[in-house]
Amino acid sequence: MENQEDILDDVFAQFLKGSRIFRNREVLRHDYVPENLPHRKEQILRLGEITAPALKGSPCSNVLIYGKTGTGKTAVVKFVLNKLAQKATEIGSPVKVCFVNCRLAGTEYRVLATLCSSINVKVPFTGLAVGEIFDRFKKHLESQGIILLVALDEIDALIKIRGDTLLYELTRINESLHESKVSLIGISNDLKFKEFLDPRVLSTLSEEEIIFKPYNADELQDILLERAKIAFYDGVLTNGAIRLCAALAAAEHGDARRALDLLRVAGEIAERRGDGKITEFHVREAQERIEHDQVYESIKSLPTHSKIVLLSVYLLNKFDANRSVTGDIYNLYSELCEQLGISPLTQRRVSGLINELDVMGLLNSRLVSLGRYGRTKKISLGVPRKVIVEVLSEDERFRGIISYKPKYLSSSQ
DNA sequence: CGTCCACAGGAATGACGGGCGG
DNA sequence: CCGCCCGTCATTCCTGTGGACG
Repeated sequence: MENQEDILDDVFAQFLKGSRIFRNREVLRHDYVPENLPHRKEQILRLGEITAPALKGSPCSNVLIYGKTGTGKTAVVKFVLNKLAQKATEIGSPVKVCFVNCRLAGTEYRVLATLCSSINVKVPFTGLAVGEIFDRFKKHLESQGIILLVALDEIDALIKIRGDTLLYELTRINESLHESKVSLIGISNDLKFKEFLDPRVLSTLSEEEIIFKPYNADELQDILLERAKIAFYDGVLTNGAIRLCAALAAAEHGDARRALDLLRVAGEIAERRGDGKITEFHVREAQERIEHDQVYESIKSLPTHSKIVLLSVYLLNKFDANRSVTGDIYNLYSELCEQLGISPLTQRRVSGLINELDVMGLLNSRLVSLGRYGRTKKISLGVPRKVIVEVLSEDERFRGIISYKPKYLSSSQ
């Protein structure tokens, strides 16, 4: 016990002493909006032109913004809206802006509640019908006579879960407003999400469209350099490290978030090791750790039966890799279920689970035909074995069974 | 050249649990 | 607060299929 406290004391002491690596770790978080957004000038200008009419009190076009994660959509929108709001107060223009993350809000109700609070309308956390909230929102909006710019971030998440009714109402709201106007800025990670939308909603919402392309390695490097100046003390970050971060993230959809994560974790690793500089070595370690953590988390959050399926594949690969096909996996899976005192699912369902694990990348499956001997799937692990052992041995139900020797393998053939 | 293996994977239906409207 | 409805997970039943074997 004292031992643990000692360790904790060390951690605190280390922390209080201050870092020799980080000057300001905050700027590497991906929700940080920097003063300067490299390689997004075009998009900033475009959005600026679209929203500028609001300053003169006229409504502006609705905009739909697309792009994969980590392409700077959220940062650009926040940046432009901030500037716009600033300018509006400066010249006394009746513009208000509101930024909502639809996925975090989760429900239509909470999105509307956020909109209400942005125009200083108090609504209860819960208890009112969605329609009621909407009416209040409309009433107060009308009485204030303003131009409201609403940014709906991760709008695809809301549509997929809740449907497009809220969006439909919002796109039509201007028809019943005279003194005020609402303009929408939709932000989506998913390029295909248009298909989920009612065509009427789509045409109203996408009067303008802005597309954000992934960053290439050079652009990522500029972004990293910009932040690194603030984040790290001078001379801490080597050129090689920054170049590697950019290259690795560029290979992965040009995701700036990934690049920033790599840089931050690399810094943390260097710090913990007591190294004075961040090098390629630390970046590679960081890459490994981020990947490991992602795999670890995805396995850990798996439902029990999927874990058992995964364990079956693991064991089968260990003992007899060329029998790692659906039928054998199902037999072993059933055997493990019996050992665990759990009733097994049907083969149909397990086949579905295998597919789910396949798309998650935890398994690799390949359809093979053995002619006279049927058609099946060859299945192998998509992740290091040690991660599976690591996760499953934390669950005491599985602890005794990880090194289980399958009965039926030794009995048949 | 047809057969038939060992599954794949679609469709319909049922069990369950949680949220929402009245 | 209760009943209803909806989404998710699972089962049942089913049709489809590439190719070695006889």
